[in-house]
Amino acid sequence: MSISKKKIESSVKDKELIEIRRKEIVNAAVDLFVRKGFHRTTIREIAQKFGMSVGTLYEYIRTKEDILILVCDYINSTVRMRVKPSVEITKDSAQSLINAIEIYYRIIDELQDYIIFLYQETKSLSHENRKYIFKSEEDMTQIFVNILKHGVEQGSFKIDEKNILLTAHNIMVLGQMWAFRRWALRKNYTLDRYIETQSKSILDQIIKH
Amino acid sequence: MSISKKKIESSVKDKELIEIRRKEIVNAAVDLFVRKGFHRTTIREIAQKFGMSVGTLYEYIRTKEDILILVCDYINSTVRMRVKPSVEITKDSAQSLINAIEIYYRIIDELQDYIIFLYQETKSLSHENRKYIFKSEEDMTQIFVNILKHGVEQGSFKIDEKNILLTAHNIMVLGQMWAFRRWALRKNYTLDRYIETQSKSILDQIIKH
DNA sequence: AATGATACTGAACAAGCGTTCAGTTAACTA
DNA sequence: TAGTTAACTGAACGCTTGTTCAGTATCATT
Repeated sequence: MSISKKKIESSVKDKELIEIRRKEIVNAAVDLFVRKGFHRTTIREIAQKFGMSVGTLYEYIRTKEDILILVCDYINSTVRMRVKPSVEITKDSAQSLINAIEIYYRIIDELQDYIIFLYQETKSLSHENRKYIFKSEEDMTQIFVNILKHGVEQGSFKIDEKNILLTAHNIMVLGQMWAFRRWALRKNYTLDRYIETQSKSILDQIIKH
Repeated sequence: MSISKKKIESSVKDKELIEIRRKEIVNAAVDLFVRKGFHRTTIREIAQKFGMSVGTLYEYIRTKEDILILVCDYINSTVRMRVKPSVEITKDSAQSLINAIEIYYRIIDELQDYIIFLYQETKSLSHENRKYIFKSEEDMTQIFVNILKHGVEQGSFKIDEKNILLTAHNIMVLGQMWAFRRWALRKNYTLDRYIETQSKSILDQIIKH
């Protein structure tokens, strides 16, 4: 589920302790990163916030970017872990899709600051680490691809095979748009209305009449 | 059109020279910012790239953030100035919309690095300056709102009055998605195909049958 | 030619940053 | 209880950065 365990080295031997401390680090860092951005947040602030010395912090990571990896990874798996178990593919494909959209969009609303953070700070990662974040996003996309495919096989949806992936991306981006365009959308729409309208127009496109 | 003239102070008297030098600054900074990000780019690099000393640079701006404002403003007006004159509202509303979408999406493709930059670095601006960027984006949205409204009045489109704005946002975000999801989309779609498919599904939603 | 204003220069400054490491504390082992 | 290892501390290091300012060059005006 998480990439961090294997990738990031630590000078501490006790594996369990590493887990505990890294959770503390991530908890402290997420807040600061989201509020102030990665570059404006200092190691000292993070250390102070989770109540340990700078030296100790460096026993569990190698560089500041390691913390960014941990945080991005944490945000991604939080979203995924909350969406995946709630989504179910039932016989009624249209209803399955409506449900999945609603679940995903509500989580985005809840974690909107985190979503925006991912959009803005992914580029601060090295090329290799960025690929992991993209990979994680592709996993999410796959959830919607599966629902769409199932609906097509079942005869409820009518989507050109080649456009299934694109439709899945559209669904996700229109959800994330609720986060990164809130400055415009909040003035005119409620979340409920937003979900309803967007689901409807997505469904309209793909439903077999 | 541009916010920079009024807002940013300079110690140089010659207004014309300010224009010239600021264009040089923007030209140098845009490249560096887009490639390395705002925080990783230094004043020294910018000065060196446009061939002047750090001291001179500071005769035309007050802080580093001023350069970011100039650059964001430049990118925004570039996009707007290239879209606006090309868009025309004809009798055939559907065709007008298709044309506008194509123009906008092609410019996004061309300036994709710039679009992504705006997504990522807007947050580095102060609250007040960020509002200007949002304002500029709302102006762009208005272009599509107008086309949609015209189509509704004319009887070609069928959109709930309350959803016109949302539809305009959808059109824009689905275009920008081509830039910020290129890691996923480029593998599977060409720009031509992308434009065609997205226009079609947008039109399908709103066209009166 | 002298004066003054304007534009330019880049070394110097001060502050902040990520990172390290010599030393302390705590816990376990023999 | 002495000794060894593991975890922790935070002052210190070295580097980078945005910004300034004392001084230079250029040029129009008298």
